[in-house]
Amino acid sequence: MNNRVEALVEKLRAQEYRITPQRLALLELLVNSRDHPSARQLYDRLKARFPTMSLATVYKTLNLLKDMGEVREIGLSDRDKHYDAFKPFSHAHLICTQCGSIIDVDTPTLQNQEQALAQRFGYRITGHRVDFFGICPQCQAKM
Amino acid sequence: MNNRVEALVEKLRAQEYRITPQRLALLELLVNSRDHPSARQLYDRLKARFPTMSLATVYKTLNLLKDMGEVREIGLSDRDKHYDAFKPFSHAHLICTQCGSIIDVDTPTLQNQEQALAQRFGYRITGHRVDFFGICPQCQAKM
DNA sequence: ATACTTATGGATAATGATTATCAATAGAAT
DNA sequence: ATTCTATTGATAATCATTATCCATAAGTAT
Repeated sequence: MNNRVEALVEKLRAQEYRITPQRLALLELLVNSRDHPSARQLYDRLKARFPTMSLATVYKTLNLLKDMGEVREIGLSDRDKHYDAFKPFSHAHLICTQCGSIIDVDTPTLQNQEQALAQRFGYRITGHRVDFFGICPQCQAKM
Repeated sequence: MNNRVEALVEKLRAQEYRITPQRLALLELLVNSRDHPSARQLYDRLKARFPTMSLATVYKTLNLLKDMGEVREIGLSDRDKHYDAFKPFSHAHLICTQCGSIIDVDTPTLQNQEQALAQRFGYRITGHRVDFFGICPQCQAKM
């Protein structure tokens, strides 16, 4: 069905990870979520189909994908972490500090910046993140 | 002594906040720390001068300064939060994902980006953050 | 299919950072 | 010095995330 899901399944298989129904469901949910859900949100949505599912399972697979570089954590305002399954991670986020909603936005790439930093500080750069903070129109209206 | 510390004290006074020895010490420490310490690190450094100081006090003042927009949280790799007392917050961070060290770096301003986003999405933009992730030379050497 | 090996799931306890609570104390202003 | 009340310090509570451990199921070979 979904190309990205298949690619993830392949990658997992290639590394001897097993494809369980729970994992597959999480992959599909992640890939099809445009709102950057948190672990708990994913868990809540999954419980409908897998009533016995454990929150720990969500975390385990999420961390697995994170280590494989297929998912990115977004540290929004506070509290819990949210996840972004898009690839490549070239887009920035516009985050409402009131309600926590997240919009994907395009920004000019900072690729050349990365190269400059690698050169100057000797770092091996693995990525970057750009977040804009503000108040969305809906929350502005409530004030 | 320090201009920035005085300015913070003034600002606190203007808002009817009290200047206690603990607060003053924390302000000075914050302003003079170039390594973006965490709440616990600040607490540890303060304990020498204030053996009875509580970790809660550090958090309370830190949150106060954050709400006043004088301190910024940096969500680095994982675990705890670190704090940046520089102003204005125009600089980006170069974060080592192995050891957690943070370097301040200059990047071209994204001011025009902010305007474009405000226009396009109706957000009232309050700020942005740019973080580069990588592995520092020291940690590379250990691998 | 069957058997075998071992990663994974589920339940739950543990961890650790941050926040809330509250009585005692100490700024600040008169 | 007195009064008012924000702040401190100690500690309990909260909450997200991680660790533990055993039963089970995925994958593979027979």
